[in-house]
Amino acid sequence: MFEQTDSGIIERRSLHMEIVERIRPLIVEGQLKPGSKVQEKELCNQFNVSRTPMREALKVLAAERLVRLEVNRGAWVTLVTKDEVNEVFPVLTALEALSGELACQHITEAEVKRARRLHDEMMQSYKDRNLALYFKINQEIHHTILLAGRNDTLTKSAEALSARMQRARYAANMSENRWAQAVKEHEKIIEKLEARDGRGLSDVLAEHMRNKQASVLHWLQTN
Amino acid sequence: MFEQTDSGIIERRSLHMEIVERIRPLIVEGQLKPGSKVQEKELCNQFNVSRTPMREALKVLAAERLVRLEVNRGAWVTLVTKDEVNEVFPVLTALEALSGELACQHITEAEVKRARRLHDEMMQSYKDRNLALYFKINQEIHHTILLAGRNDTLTKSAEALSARMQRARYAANMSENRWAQAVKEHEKIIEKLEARDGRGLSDVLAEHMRNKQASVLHWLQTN
DNA sequence: ATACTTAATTTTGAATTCATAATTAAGTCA
DNA sequence: TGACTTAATTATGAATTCAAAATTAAGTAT
Repeated sequence: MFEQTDSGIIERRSLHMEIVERIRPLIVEGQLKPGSKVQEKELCNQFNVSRTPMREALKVLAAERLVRLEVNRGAWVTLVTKDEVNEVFPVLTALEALSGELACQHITEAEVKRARRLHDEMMQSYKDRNLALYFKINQEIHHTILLAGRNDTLTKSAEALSARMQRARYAANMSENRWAQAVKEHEKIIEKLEARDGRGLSDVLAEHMRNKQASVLHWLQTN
Repeated sequence: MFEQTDSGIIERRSLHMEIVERIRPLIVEGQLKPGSKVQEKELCNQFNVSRTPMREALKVLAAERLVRLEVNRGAWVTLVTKDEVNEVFPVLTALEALSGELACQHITEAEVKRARRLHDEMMQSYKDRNLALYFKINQEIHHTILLAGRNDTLTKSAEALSARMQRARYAANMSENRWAQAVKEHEKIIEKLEARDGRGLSDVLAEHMRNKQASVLHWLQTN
């Protein structure tokens, strides 16, 4: 029940936040399907908590737009719609671009090396055609760049929006062409990062996100 | 208890969201002071609700970072610190810049006219040295530009961050120089908007936000 | 069968209750 | 007086309860 935060302060965690952090991945990773009803009682039994903290958690998840609450009708996992993709991606693109700028200002040599190592691992998973692993490492790279920006508000904002988009499990259907393109973009990303070229990284990340948006949209329309 | 949303759908509102929307302005407008304890019971009496929806509301406000929850110790109105200003403003700047781009793509003639009218009213309040009114209209202008961007995610994200910064009631102490500078910036903002110059508006808004950041920081250090 | 009522069941929203932690007040001793 | 204990009070977290709404099931008529 205790945890060390970045700042070294020991903080006890409340039950509702524990629940938020256990349900969130269920939604993001698709165990709770977009559009499906969130069975309050069932989740209470599953997590062995009463309805009070569960309902508090659902309210927080609703604020994050991962679930939608309807009065007297309960909670539903939100859908990823075309309109939502076209709304969220431009914002996420702006935030990723900013993270590129900031990362180049603050990143340490050790962090660059870590990013390079992740990048190389990702390239291996590409050669192995291991899409699931590719996507996992991909996210770690983006997370590393966000962290290097030394701006917690930015990291949290970007990852909240990213979580909303991840529910579109389009990865499983990414075309061979798009995958090859994304890999090329990532080659440029790591290159600009190693050169500490803030503006360059920002531009490449923005382009990368715009292509990702198009890819997700295409996937949505064929599913 | 019923309300029309943009989409025309009638939705009943839950008690906890009613409370969120009544407490939020109390925090943003400073009736609940930064750093002060949120007296749960007192607010329950004031709003005549039980602790359950009140506590749900506080959890949502904590997700928005307007209050901070400490386990077994309750809720506090968050402080506006130097570090927080330096974190939030760069993100808000990126979002405002994006809203400038998008606004110029989507704004209608009627909306431009409304923005111009607000601008002229704001200039009058400047001449009248009516700082409170100036700030109120100022916000309406920024809100108008955000709305014109036709991106609800962007509007909500930007206004959530803006709310966090507004708690620094620095307006009351804005220097005469900064005020004059801000007015000049706003002349350019309306000019670029009327010209539908997306890139230009984006740049001016970003510059405006950077100056605002400096101004808020200066105020923080002298208070 | 299908649409329409009405009753039973389940789910939800919110108040209340209860155990525990934190805070305050009162007492004790140097 | 002032630091330290201990007891009383208050506030908090979470489970439970209860009323109302929604859903499902059952029955009725066409």
